[in-house]
Parts: sequence; structure tokens; C-alpha cells
Amino acid sequence: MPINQIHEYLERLSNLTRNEARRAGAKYDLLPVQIDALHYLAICNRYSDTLMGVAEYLGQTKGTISQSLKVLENKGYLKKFPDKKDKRTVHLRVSKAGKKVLEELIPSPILHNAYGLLHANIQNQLIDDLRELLRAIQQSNGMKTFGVCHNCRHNQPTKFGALCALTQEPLSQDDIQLICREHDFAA
Amino acid sequence: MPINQIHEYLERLSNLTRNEARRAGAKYDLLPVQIDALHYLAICNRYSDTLMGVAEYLGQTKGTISQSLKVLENKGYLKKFPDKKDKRTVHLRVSKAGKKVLEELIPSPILHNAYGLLHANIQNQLIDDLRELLRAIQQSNGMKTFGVCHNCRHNQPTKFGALCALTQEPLSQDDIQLICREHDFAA
DNA sequence: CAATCTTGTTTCGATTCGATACTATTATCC
DNA sequence: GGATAATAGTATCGAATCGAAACAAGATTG
Repeated sequence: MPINQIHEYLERLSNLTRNEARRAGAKYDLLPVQIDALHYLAICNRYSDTLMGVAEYLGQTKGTISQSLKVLENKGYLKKFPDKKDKRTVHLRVSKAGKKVLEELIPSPILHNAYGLLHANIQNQLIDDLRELLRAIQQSNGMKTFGVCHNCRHNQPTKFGALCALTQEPLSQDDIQLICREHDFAA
Repeated sequence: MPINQIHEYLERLSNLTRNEARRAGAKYDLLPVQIDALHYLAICNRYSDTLMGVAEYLGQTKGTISQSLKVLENKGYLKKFPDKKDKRTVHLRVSKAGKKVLEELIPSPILHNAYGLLHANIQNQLIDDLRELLRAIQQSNGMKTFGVCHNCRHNQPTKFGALCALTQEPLSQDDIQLICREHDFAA
């Protein structure tokens, strides 16, 4: 059964990368979840850089994430900025020190070593296949997609550039490369 | 950078499947690690169905695994059988109840739902690409491969069937479909 | 047969994670 | 406009993992 094979491969890849993340993160006293949270904050847009955004992305409760973020803040890897309109929400920005750590941890060394060994056609296929698999999993299970503006149904092209129909705000070239918790694929 | 994209996709897939495993396993009071251990024991051969085999495969210490196995045994999902030659080692066999649980958990529902949505060519590519990626990661980092006899350098074809050069024992058709901790790719 | 290695168990401490209760702010609805 | 509900985030508690280290017992090596 090919689907069982896929399950096994994913399971094993998941274990290997998780163990590697644990090992590599130990150098900075960081746990896998904390690295994941920091990484997410580095690639998400300004609508998604909050505690709840992290919690949704990682599939964990806000209580758990609250603690992880506290650790990251104490280490100086991220800073908190209160939202100007909503006094409840706090935006999280990765600091320079945080970015430096991420650069060392991502992509993970074991993946980096492996990638060069793959045939060029496998390299190209792999990225497409993973993207499609991820999309299918999210779509078929009603999960949030956390995609970029490029293929989002809220993205409205205008004469003056891209516009997010949800927030009615213009989207810069930088913006549309970041992932968003409000992302939804176009029909 | 494509390699960063791959890292992100893998990271996200890993989180999704892990969360799903936690959720699904809760029905049987099983944790992700325990499910992984049980699954491994269901697909490994007679040289690999020991505590140390599980620990190596999952990349955890024997102390941790010892506790997980105790839980699985108490729940009746696996049984222990002392080795006939080496009195230190204990073989672990998944019970009928254990197999039933695995059937329900593997492949995971979210993967099952997603698989049908993929185009046929993606389905085929995906399995090849994941296998190649896994192999590359293991090879480039000096990890154990946990493969099947089919492509193992210890596998010696003879007039009477396959033979494992390491153990000097014949390998049945069932044997060579199971993964082995002594597996090493042929040159 | 002594020293060393390996398998597996146990115990301890640190840490995570989920659940719950709580505060503060915003949104909704008569 | 005022009560009610919903949301963002914090704090606390308990259960359970995980790694490290110490230990017992059997195997291996010289």
C-alpha cells in the first residue's frame, strides 16, 4: 500500500528532523517548539505575528505558547510591540540575535547535507510534491493554510498594486512573500 | 531558496502529523512516541524487535523507551519474549489488540483524506521523492538506514533462496519485507 | 578468569504540554 | 447604549515526557 509507505517515510523524516532540531537547538538552550515559533515569526506577515498566530500554526494551546514566547523574549530573540488599535493584541518581532540563531538552524544541517546528494530532477519534484501534499492535507481537513498572498483569494490586484480585500490595505512586494493566518486559496 | 522551502514544508508536515497523532492516539491513551514504537515493532524483522532497536529507530535513550514499552505491555498491545540464545535481550511482538489499534491509526486519517486529492502523477512521484530524500539524509549523515533486505548488502542470493550474510540465516518472503536495524545499502 | 561491553531497568530532576481559571479589551445584539 | 458574548493574552497546576546517571546481569574479549 503506497499510502502506508508515505506514512512511514513522513513519520521517519519527522523523527529525524525533530531529533536534529533538539540536538542543534541545545546549543542555544532552545527546544524544538521554541525554534519552530521563532521561525514562524520570521516568515509571517503583520497580521499573523501574534501569540494566537503562533498557537494556530503550531497547533498548540495559547498557554503553552505563552511560556515559550516568554523564554524567547528573555533570551532576547524576540521583542513585543503593542498593537496600535487593539489594546489586547501584541505583535512579536524577531530580533537581530534571533535572526542570527535562525540562520544557523535553518535549513537544518542534515537536510542541507542531503539536498546536494539528490538528483536535480528529484530536487525539483520534491518541492512541488511536498507543497501539493501539504495543500491537500490542509484542504481535505479544513485546516488553515498559512500561505502567501500570491494565491490568496483576498488578494485583489489594482492599478496601484496588490490590495488585501480583508484589511483593505495595500500589499508591498515584501508583504506578499510572507505567510498569513488569514490565507485562503482562490477558487 | 528551494532548500528553505523544503525545510518549511517538512517542518509543517511534521507538526501537522504529530498533532494529529496526539489527537488520534488520545482515544487509546497512547502518546505519539508510543504509537511510533508500536508501529516500528509491527514492521521490523526478528533482528530488530528489541528495546535497543526501537531506541535507535526513534533516536531516544533506552531509559525513555523502556518506560514507553512498559506502558504498551501493560495495555496489552505487545508481549515480551526472551531470546533463546542471549539471555539479556528480549524480543517484542505486537499483540492482536496492538495490531488492531495500529490499523486504525495508520495511515493517519488526515493523510488518507489528502492522498485521494492528489493527482496520480504526484502520488507516484511523492513516494519516490520521499524515499530518496530519506536515503540521502541517512547516507549523508552516517545514520542507520533501517531498510529492507531487498537492497541490503548483506543479502546473498543462493540456489535455495535469500541468505543474510550477517546472521547466516535464510530469509523468507515475509522476512525480506521487514525493516532491519542492520540494513546497509549495497555499494 | 578478569576486564570490558552490551542489554535492559530504575530513579531523579527538569521541562513540556493541556486544562482551567482569570484579566482586560473589543464586538455583538437587543 | 448597555448587557452579553467573544477574543488576546497571562498565570497556575498536574500529568507525563525525556535525558542522565546509576545499577544489575549476561556476553565477549584477551
